[in-house]
Amino acid sequence: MAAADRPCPQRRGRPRSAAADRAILDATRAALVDLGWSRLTMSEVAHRAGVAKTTLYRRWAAKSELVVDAVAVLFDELELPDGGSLRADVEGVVLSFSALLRRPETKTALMAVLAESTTDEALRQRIRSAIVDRQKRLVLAGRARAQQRGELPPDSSDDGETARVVDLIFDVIAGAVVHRSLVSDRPVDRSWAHHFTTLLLEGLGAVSSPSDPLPERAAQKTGGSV
Amino acid sequence: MAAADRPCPQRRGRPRSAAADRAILDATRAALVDLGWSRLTMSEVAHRAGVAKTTLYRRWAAKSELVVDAVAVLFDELELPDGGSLRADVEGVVLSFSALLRRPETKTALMAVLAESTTDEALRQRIRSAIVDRQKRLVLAGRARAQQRGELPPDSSDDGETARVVDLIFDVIAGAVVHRSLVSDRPVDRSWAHHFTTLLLEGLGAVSSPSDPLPERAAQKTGGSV
DNA sequence: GAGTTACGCTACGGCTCGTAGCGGAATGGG
DNA sequence: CCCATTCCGCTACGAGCCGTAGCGTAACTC
Repeated sequence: MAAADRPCPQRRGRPRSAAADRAILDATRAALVDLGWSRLTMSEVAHRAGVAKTTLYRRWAAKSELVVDAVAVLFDELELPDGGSLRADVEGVVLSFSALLRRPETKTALMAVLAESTTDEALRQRIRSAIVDRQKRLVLAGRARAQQRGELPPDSSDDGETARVVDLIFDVIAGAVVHRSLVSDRPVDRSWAHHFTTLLLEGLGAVSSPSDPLPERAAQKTGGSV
Repeated sequence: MAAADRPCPQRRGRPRSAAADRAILDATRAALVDLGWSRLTMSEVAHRAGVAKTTLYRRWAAKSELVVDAVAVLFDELELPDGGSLRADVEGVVLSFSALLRRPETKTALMAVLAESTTDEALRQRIRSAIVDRQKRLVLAGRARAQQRGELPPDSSDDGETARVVDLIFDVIAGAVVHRSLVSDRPVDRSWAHHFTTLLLEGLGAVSSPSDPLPERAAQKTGGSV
């Protein structure tokens, strides 16, 4: 729906302005930063985008759908550069994901849209397809690399079993980072990423024992806020 | 603030009606189930509670604060019965927490209030003190029991180190359950709880290997939706 | 009884919502 | 070229909620 509700790329008559689309989505993100979710109004977005309010309603039926589309593209920035080991890959994705969540428009939009989705099944599906499910590629990539390195056993013959494991890992990583940064409201820095990765890789006993040193590092490419 | 903004339990003049307090909070939860967050209005709550709108504004300045108070009490229901092992305790808290999140008023309110809090520092603190931080008692209790049983090493001499570990475990458990049930929108059933606990206790290698049997059980008291 | 505080009720200006109707602009088909 | 079609910006509208103020009354303390 939304920007995708044009069956033919060109039917007849005047085409929709692609520039208006971009202006609207940019204005939505900017307004989200300044105002937050509850004070964000369609009128304000239209005004900032230099667009009539009616144009906005012609493309998005609700504020929540507009915001999903405005924010979804930000999540596609996530990458998983090969860190050389499973531990490095996990720490890398944790830090880059948390950097994304640190941006005001991202965290505000994500939480608000999830809240709306608890009473709106269509919106829930829209979020999953536009944002959440697409990020499982990161887990799949990291897992495949680790298996190539011999750090993890190869896939089970049962595809359902494999999918379940991927979903589990995804929920644990994404959930922990979101909870740490947005609920507990504490920084996801290099130290936290290290301890979390130790817990994920080796289990509860490893982080409980008083021997989990955080190695000193000089280079820092993911921009953690240590 | 809110219901706690009475310095003296009885100052002078007519006291605030405790019945009105209960009626308002009950009406808030009920309206939240029927309408969701965005369509929930102060007028509607006042009408359902049989209370004047002005009475409502005398006690809560904003919708978000009202909802925090209305929902906070639900989280105090969480208990941690001794399951006899660390694994049983973790699975127990995962299942009871997910049962709480399955209630419409809980999930709607929690996500909406967290969304609002991303642009409201005071609200963020209110949520932490009224809801989040109080539940760390569950981690502390489970950890102490496991240490008594010898399943985990005793506390480090460094108190800061201990607090960091407790916070980490809390974020991982709560975050994973919230993400699984509210974002991925898939059931937290007995099977998921089992695999998650395996991952938490033994690390990634344990769930990736094709040997993590789910023991059959007859009794089922937490209502997993398998 | 006097003083104080909470209550229900009504009314208000201000804002946003989502829609309708208009004239005009941009495209494709005959 | 001209027409049909579709989009655009603009204005206006009834509706609903917001948060506050003012009033008379009820409940409780000293």
